[in-house]
Amino acid sequence: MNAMASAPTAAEAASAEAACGLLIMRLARASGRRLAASLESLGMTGHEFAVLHLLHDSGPLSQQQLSQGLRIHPSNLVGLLDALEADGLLARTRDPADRRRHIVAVTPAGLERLATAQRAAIEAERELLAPLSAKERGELLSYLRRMAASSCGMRGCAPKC
Amino acid sequence: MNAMASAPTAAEAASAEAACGLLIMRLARASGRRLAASLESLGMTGHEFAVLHLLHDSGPLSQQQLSQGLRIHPSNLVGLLDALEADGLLARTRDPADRRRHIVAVTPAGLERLATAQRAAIEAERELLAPLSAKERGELLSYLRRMAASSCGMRGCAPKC
DNA sequence: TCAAAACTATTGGTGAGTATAACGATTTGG
DNA sequence: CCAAATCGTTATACTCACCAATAGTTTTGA
Repeated sequence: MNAMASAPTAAEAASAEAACGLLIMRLARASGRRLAASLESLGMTGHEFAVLHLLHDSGPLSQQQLSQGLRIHPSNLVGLLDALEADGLLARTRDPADRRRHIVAVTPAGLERLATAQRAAIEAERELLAPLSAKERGELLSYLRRMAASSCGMRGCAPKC
Repeated sequence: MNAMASAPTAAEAASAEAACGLLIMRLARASGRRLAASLESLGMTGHEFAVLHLLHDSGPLSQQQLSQGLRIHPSNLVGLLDALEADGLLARTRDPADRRRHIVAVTPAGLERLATAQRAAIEAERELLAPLSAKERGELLSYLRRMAASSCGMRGCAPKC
């Protein structure tokens, strides 16, 4: 089937190894669909959920910090925050220390919506993680966290990742 | 900080659990960037690589089979195959049994390019998997495969996934 | 002190990627 | 033989990520 001498072995190895990145990308799309479907009934997008999620974990942040924390381009963040602010889920206030900055903080109403959205997100994730045992889920989470910290973590990422 | 009685516990649980899907989606973007960068020098996109990869694994397929195997919309597959066919990397022939179908098969030139691209993909993936030991990589691959088979596998996916 | 440079958020425009709808060509079933 | 279903194709619209440019603010340096 193949006249080349070196191609077959490389191809076989690649079929086993190089599938990991493609698998992750496929799972991400499937996961994103499910999450979006779960959040749709709440009138919330995945990005909006991620914003509230990070703000709840890290406390009030500037838009720049949000931007690099979520890997969302600053220009896209503007409309995102506009929508959330219009719904009263978060508030933008000028930083008194540096009036160029906006301090973005979740409102009590935003916390309520976040809790509801997190229940929906867990439900969506339950199906994704269904084939794994509790122990395996823990290991998977550990692996993914280490990969994310190394590959696109908050520090030490030489290029723009 | 919080006047609600039920929200805090749900929020804490979600912070631990619901992070998995978001992590996968973030890693997918980082992985996609690296893969695209590695394939760019070959003049190949990630989708084109996935097409050759699947065709090499599964043998000749119809465009519909390719479409649901790769989760690429049929209308988007057309231009993708056009480009690959123009480069002589694959061939479309009418299925004699059903002349509506196109049978898509990789050419020898396509196999060569696939082997080259797979080496590039492995190189791109090396950084992604760097923080994991060999044993952990095997476990991760097993987990991802099972999740993909269950969540967006080739069979038994009730809705359109 | 004051002008120049740097930083923050915002706007508008462009391109890639994805989804929907409609259309010929072909097959299938009544 | 004709209506319905299927496969690939085309055209189109929509979302999202990125780049360049702008206004307001702060910092820097002569």
